[in-house]
Amino acid sequence: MSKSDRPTEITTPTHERVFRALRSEIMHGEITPGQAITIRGIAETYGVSMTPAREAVRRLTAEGALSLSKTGRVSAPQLSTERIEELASIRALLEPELAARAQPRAHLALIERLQNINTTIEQMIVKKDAVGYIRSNLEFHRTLYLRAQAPAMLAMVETVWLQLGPTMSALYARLQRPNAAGHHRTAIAALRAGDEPGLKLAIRADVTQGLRMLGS
Amino acid sequence: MSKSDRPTEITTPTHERVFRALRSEIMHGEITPGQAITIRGIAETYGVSMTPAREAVRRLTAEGALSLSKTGRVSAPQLSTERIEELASIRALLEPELAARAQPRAHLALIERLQNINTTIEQMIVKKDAVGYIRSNLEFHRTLYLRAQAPAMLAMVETVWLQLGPTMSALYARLQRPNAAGHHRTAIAALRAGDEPGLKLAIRADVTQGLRMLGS
DNA sequence: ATGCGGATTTTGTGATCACATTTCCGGCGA
DNA sequence: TCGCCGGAAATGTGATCACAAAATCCGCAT
Repeated sequence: MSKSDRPTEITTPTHERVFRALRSEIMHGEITPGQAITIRGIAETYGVSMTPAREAVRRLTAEGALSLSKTGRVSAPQLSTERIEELASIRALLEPELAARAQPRAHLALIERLQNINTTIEQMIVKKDAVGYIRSNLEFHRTLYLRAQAPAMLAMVETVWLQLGPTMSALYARLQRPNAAGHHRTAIAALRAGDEPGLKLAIRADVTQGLRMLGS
Repeated sequence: MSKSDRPTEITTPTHERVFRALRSEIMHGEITPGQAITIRGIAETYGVSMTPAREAVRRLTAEGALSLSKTGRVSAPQLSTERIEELASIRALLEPELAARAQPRAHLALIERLQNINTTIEQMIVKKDAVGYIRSNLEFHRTLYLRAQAPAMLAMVETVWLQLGPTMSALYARLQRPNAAGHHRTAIAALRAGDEPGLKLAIRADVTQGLRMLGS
């Protein structure tokens, strides 16, 4: 079979599958800060051998999603207050830029989709579903930023989200009423009006809001 | 031996050693864009087995320092013009902030060290030593930013440097006279004068300068 | 009860192997 | 001369094993 050769179905490697699954769990706050992770545990959970589990852990630690103790033990990171503020600063620097770049390309269908996602966010808030809230909140931001056509910048921001994942879930758990939906509405209005400064401000406010109740 | 137990000398793992060595090579432009990398080749070069070599490669790819083809082949990335501009934008966003944060903590000894490094940079320029130029240029920035006490932000910037490494060396090779030393002098002067806006501007100009001659 | 010491289990690490696929290269035919 | 084909070499992938260090657990003495 040489001529009608189909492009040889590519099977995503095992370590890639494990990596994506773990990454999603961490980013969406399904892992508690400080929670111990073992390579053999991952391997058993996903029914694979140690090798791909180890590679997934390596990639995650390279992204700062997992932290290693001096002895090589793996765990979800426990972020210090300073670290959290720093990561929030990075978000505050990058995300308004991404939003501004997305603005000229944001057509009506996108804005409607953002509104739908925002409705979901509000539902998650009343349901007090922390994981669902984080997931849909990130989906809101990602949907907007994807229009920026800036994959490297988006990847960088996602890395920050990843590092904040476990902490965010623990943080929002004690959070009575996140105002994200409000900031999102402001952002959508600015998006509609073509108001770039307003959009950047709304995104910045949304990003740094979770930081404020940190002093409690 | 229970009481006088020394803290059990920790030996840095093999995969860590290989990772650091490779990372340094890539960041400093000792790898050509598109250059093929093989796991077995790395293993042989460093006299280790495939396992730690693979883990080092995984971490590097997670940082964007290496790129994988669909078939899993590893190579140094060939960045598109858009990607380069994007990475420069990230630098332009983060590095002025790092400089501004470092400013209040920058004492005289630091400024002198920066001047020394800048002298080295000028020597590298006249010697047309691309790798040496990149290395000392990054050392200049890192020395300044270390004072910012913002490890997460610095790590993020270093990731960008890493991604730009191979391209930078190929780029500066055809570059007649980098003006980095000049921008650095301006930055040092602003640092001395406590002129934060001037410092941020100088850093931004320095960071985006390499971008301009990209249209050639 | 409580702290301590040693045995036991757990865990990360590195090496090796087998396998499937891809890539490379040399030769053959149009 | 150019293109194609087939085998050989190279490469990534996943599994398994042995080993050392660390963490845990259990019983004992105070």
